[in-house]
Amino acid sequence: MAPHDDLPIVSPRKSRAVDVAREAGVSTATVSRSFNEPDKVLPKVRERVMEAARKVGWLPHAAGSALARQRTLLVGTIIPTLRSGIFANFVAGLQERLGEEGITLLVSVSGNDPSKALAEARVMLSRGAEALSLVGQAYPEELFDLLSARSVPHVITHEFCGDGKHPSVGLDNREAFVTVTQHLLALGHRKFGLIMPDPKNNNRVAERIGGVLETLSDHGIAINAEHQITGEWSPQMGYDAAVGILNRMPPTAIICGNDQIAIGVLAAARARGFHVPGDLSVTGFDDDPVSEHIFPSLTSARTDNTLMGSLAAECLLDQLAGRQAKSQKLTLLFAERQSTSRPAKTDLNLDPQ
Amino acid sequence: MAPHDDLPIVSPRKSRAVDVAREAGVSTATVSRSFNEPDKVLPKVRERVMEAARKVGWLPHAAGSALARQRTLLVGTIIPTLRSGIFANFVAGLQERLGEEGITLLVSVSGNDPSKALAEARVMLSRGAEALSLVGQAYPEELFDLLSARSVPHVITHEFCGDGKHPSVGLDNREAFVTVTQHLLALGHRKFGLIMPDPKNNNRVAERIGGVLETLSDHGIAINAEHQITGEWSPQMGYDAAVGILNRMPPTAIICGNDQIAIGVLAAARARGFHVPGDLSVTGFDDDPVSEHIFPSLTSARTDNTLMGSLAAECLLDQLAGRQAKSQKLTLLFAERQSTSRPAKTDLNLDPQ
DNA sequence: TTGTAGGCGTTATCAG
DNA sequence: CTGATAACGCCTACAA
Repeated sequence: MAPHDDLPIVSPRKSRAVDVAREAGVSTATVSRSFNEPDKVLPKVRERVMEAARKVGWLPHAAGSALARQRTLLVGTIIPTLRSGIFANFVAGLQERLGEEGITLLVSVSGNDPSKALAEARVMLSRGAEALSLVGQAYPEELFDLLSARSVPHVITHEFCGDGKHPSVGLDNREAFVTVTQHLLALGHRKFGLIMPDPKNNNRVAERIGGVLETLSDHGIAINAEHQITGEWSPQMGYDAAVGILNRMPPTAIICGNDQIAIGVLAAARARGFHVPGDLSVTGFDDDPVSEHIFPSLTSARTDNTLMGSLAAECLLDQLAGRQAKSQKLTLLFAERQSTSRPAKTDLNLDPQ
Repeated sequence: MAPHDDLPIVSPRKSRAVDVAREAGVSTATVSRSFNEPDKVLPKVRERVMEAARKVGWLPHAAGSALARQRTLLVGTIIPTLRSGIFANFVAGLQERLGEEGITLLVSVSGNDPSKALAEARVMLSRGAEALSLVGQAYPEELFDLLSARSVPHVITHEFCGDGKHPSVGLDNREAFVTVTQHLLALGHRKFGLIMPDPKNNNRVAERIGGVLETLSDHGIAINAEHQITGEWSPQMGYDAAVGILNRMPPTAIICGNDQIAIGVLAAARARGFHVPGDLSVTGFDDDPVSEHIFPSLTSARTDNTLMGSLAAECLLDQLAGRQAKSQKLTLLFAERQSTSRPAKTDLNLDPQ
């Protein structure tokens, strides 16, 4: 007999329920019950099982469990990006609430590409996701076909859909930017610039832009084409866009799609010698935690994204439990700060240079 | 015979490989091969299988597959929070790289609580995660026992561990803050404030603080206890801390644990009539995208967190493939901006009020 | 209260 | 190249 040939040399086969059962002198049924329905097992026996499980280092294997139970306790979310506080907070809220119910969240990123989103949805369903949370509803019809064919509960977020076609949790994007626009109109502004993220494949941004333009149009105001810029957003993009806008016939107010863009705009204004808010009012969106502390502090508006996440979780949990899904329209929190004021020269738009 | 009783009323049983097989007139083995080893199936047959799969709306079920294949294609990451660009970018980089290999990432959040982290690790192993990515190494020994007992590949991130106890991908946190401190020393500062996140359960922050204090100590400088503040960070926390620090015997430079804190400090300086950098130099960390565009722009330093994510993924993939894990020390990108300069009055610290 | 045994959906092996 | 069949690990009737 070779020395040590009764010792496992490498990677001893992972233990299974049957190993625990043997160790504890019970059946696998009792092992399973000890973990899943503790009350149905004699305390003394349960103790023995737990001890045995610890000893052999056993953890129940979710794949086997999922198969037998026909339940994965998995929920998926598809978001455009994680690189934005909006979605990071949303996912955090979603995960926190689902975690309380023992559900694991699958996160995937689509980059606003509808076909990527469809592919990710397939992966999630294949992994057994029992429900899906989707940002907006701009997806191939096939995605929703997939969901309804399997009757997979889902919720649309970051957008409140009044039509009730899908359960949704979010704000009214149009209304939000109507509010921002009206704030500036009320201050007396009549000449506007608009810098927004790319509305392509992003209905939420399209709605926001629509809200601004329509509100202005109601007041007989149109935005000069050169004063209306969209693109991949960043502070730098905001800076560049603003430099262009301020170059000739500058407006007295620039509405920005988010705070990052707006901070770039503030920098551009400074560089070009425009005083904010004296010469130029600027609004952001999303109310980044820093926006209150920069100079000038930034007028912005936001919705509670963590709350949106937990409400979306609640909505999915309701559906999974066979309850009615509740759609929720989130309120807008508007913060007026230093970056907006009455325009210095109400009707004239003189180049301050 | 009741009407329609041949029509499925609700939730027709989800289709399985056998349904596809029947529809295509082949065996389940061929269905499986068509999806997993297409080359081993006659193109014509494969076509038929794919068409049948589409027709019955079949997606392979990962749980069954995992059981049979003994492979879940799941990897887990445990991070302190998603509410920080650092970790959001890291996770994005990790996910992007793993996704290329068909691996799904499980994300969970521990809030810097070691026991929560241990619990999350258990969940992930139970779900069949084949490898784990962990932030730092401040975890109960039990966690690492768990991993080594099952020989689960893992990587430590956001910290470079020279000891080689675990594969790691990250920056040298001590060195990073030595760099920042030396920048200020070189400018002529001799009196410092320090505002950092809570170092409790966070060895990375502890290292950073150590780097600052040690470097100063090497120059015979100590930080007044009242000028040294830690806590749950936010711009507001930075503001409050700075107000306290500037109140009496203010330093000429304040080193901040991150840009969010630093932006609060800039606001406090402004409120108290301190000119930055004339009266006070301020440094941040992480180099938030807005830090370059605010006023005054913020001297900061960072590492590429997306890169760290993809390198961590690479490290895990190497181990999963039986290759040697490569630890990587990331470089620090230092950006000197407007918020730091020589102190106005080199040796005197006069209250500017 | 506990044990027995069949089945969850897929894949790997081996024979044809 | 394709098919039959035995796992994979667990749970849950049902029986004892």
